[in-house]
Amino acid sequence: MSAPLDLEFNGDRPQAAAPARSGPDPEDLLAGLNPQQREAVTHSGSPLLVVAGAGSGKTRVLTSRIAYLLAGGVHPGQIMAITFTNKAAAEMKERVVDLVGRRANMMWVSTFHSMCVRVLRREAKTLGLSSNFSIYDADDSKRLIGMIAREQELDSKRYPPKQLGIHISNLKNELLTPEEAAERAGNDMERKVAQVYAAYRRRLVDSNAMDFDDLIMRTVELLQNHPAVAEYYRRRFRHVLVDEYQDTNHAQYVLVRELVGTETAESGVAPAELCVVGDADQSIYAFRGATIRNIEEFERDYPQARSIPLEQNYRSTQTILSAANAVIRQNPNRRDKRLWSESGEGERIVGYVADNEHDEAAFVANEIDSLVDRGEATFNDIAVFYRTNNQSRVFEEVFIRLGLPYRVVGGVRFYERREVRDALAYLRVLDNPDDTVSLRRILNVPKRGIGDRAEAVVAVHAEQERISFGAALREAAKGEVPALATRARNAISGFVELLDELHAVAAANDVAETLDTVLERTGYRGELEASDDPQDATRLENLTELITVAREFTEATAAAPEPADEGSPSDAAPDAASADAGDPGVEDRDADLPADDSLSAFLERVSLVADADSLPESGDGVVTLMTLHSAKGLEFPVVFSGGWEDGVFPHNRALGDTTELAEERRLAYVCITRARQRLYLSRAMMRSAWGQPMTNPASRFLTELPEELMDWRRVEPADRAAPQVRSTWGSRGGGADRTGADSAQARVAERGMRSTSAKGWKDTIALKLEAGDKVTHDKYGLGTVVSTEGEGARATATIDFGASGTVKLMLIGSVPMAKL
DNA sequence: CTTTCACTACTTTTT
DNA sequence: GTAGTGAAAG
Repeated sequence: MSAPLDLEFNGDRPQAAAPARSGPDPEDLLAGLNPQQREAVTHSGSPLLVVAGAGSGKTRVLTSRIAYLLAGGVHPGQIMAITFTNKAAAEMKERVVDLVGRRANMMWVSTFHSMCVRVLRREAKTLGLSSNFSIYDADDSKRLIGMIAREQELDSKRYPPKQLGIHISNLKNELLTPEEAAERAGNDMERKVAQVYAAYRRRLVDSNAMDFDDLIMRTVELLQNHPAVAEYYRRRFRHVLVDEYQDTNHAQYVLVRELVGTETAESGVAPAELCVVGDADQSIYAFRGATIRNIEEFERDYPQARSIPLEQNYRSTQTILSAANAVIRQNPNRRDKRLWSESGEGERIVGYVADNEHDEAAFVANEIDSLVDRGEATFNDIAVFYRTNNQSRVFEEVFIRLGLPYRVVGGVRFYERREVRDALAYLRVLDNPDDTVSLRRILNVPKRGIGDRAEAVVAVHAEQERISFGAALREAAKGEVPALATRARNAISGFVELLDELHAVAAANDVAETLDTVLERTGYRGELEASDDPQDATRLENLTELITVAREFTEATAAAPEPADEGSPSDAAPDAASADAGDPGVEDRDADLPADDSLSAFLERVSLVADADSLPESGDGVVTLMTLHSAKGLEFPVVFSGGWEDGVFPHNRALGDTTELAEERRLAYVCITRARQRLYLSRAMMRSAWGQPMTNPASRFLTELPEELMDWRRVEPADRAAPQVRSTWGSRGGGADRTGADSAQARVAERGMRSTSAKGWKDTIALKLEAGDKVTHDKYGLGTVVSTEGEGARATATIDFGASGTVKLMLIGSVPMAKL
């Protein structure tokens, strides 16, 4: 198989029948579908929930369903399909085009966010907004919140901008206004959050900007407060499809509901047909506000709803599926679902217990090497997953040493790099002079003698005069701000002149040309070129890359000029199911671009495309390294996953919280179900964390795997598995059966978890230590506790073992150590 | 205003 | 181990 990275390609593989290319015959579209898939494709008349287990061919169902609708006479302009990633959207569109031809381009297939931007730009007038608003990502948003927090003189230790940002984001995801947040605030933090939120929202409007959460929330407000607009969209979109429904948050849930409309809608527009696809077991973004409730209670939300489970898996061996089922079964309150496969038992799952993370990586690397040597896999077929990005380093080290080709997905992404953001900030200021965050970002980058002091003076002036920061800056340049030192004033004058000059350049040139001039005239490029820091060379490359991106964008836009959109509901008659039904041969290319302004369009594109390039194209001949989160939606013939240790995976922060633990377990489920033929799970007994060595017990998820599915290549050495336990958390038996011992320990841990509040930890599991205590450890000998950190499941102690060094140890589970 | 040095604080992150 | 911040010195 040459395409391990194709998104959810599953359903196609065993059923090789090529889809009909022309004149889609509904029957052809159903060929090769199993009965459940077929039903999901053809169902009509009520809302539909497709519960799509991993690898069950959900993308195929979605695309076939769209094609089936089109074959049945639905106009493409009446279809809206929503995904979470641009990649998924692009793929869905491409596959529908394959099935029904180019008229599929008239559908709206986009992410939640692009879809909202498209609506908001079109309806900007209605909202009293300018349609070239900037889109703030998490970083911009954090900066703005930071500015506000500083102005409000909040202690940045007690109220870190990041924390405030998370809270505000959560409020927006719940569609709560600052006023509502203030009413509900029950503690100090919440009151401060509400206060900052209010200012933040004002400042976003002043900056003519929206953050990601606003895009959704504002669209919801638009639809709720402007019935004519809502009716327009409801008339237009008669079919709404939502992918990855388990990842929707409350705001997105309401958005979908508003788009679809209800029976009781006064306008008399019948609700659109809704089809959502998701798998509660693959919800791994609850920490971003996603709520499984939306999928779990779909039938309650839509009483007429039909629910169709897809349980046949076309991806993995039965062994892999049994393992996945066994793990996910441990989650409470879940609707049982059993994946099954016709592709046979396959290989057992290989388990490996390494002494430390280096040994673990070496095992993985050697195994990859021999698999490829034996011709059982190509590098392309292989992926290595880990819980957190920093785990990639040790794998990279070994891979480099052994000369294995690899590619790391994720980490610091292209559009998050400082130099890229700086460059884009210049463009944003040129596009939207009110964009305060971008303006203040580049104010003194590269250094031009406008320091914090001067910036603060200008900010205060802006506040006093109730003008934008940009306007205040111009007044400062003209000497109208007396508090400003002459030096600073001159520096600001120079900067304003520079901006004016660049503005003229932007007006007369394309984006790539403008960008190039910006880098030249600001001295940004010169500074990097003059530097001897090797990092700066990389930065230059990234900027060159950004110019290339801009050039390609311009060319693509020029090649496919924007046809005028069909206008906004404000000026078009709302009798519009047929509004764009004319000329079915014309492509609806306005997809994500405002027609007029290529700079705005470019900025929108880069704001909403996370990084489409981060996933390597297949055929590179490289092993792919990524986090478990990035792995969702992908599949590989061979999967390695390391760090299966309590404290690493499940992550430390999740150990004490059943909700978070359930999410970690879903992550384990996602991990296992990525593998098609072979799966390797490993753990290390000792691992350096934050520069300090740390011992970790086996992941409880490992112990949930049925023994008969496992092929343990190496287990915990006997001398360490049979400790003389003399402490309060109970004995561990003889340790003859090592994995058995592990599961005993996991069970103890689990039990302790549930009794946290009732009984506390004291004598059940954790070793209770405090600084100054003397301990004896089976391996390190005598030691003195230097400090302790965390509570309950998170409890660790830093212990000085003298000659054996200082070690940080977890106190939960089977610590081969006792207090003296 | 800029540089430097020490201090801290660390998940995951589709848009 | 490192990146990002904050205070003090240049």
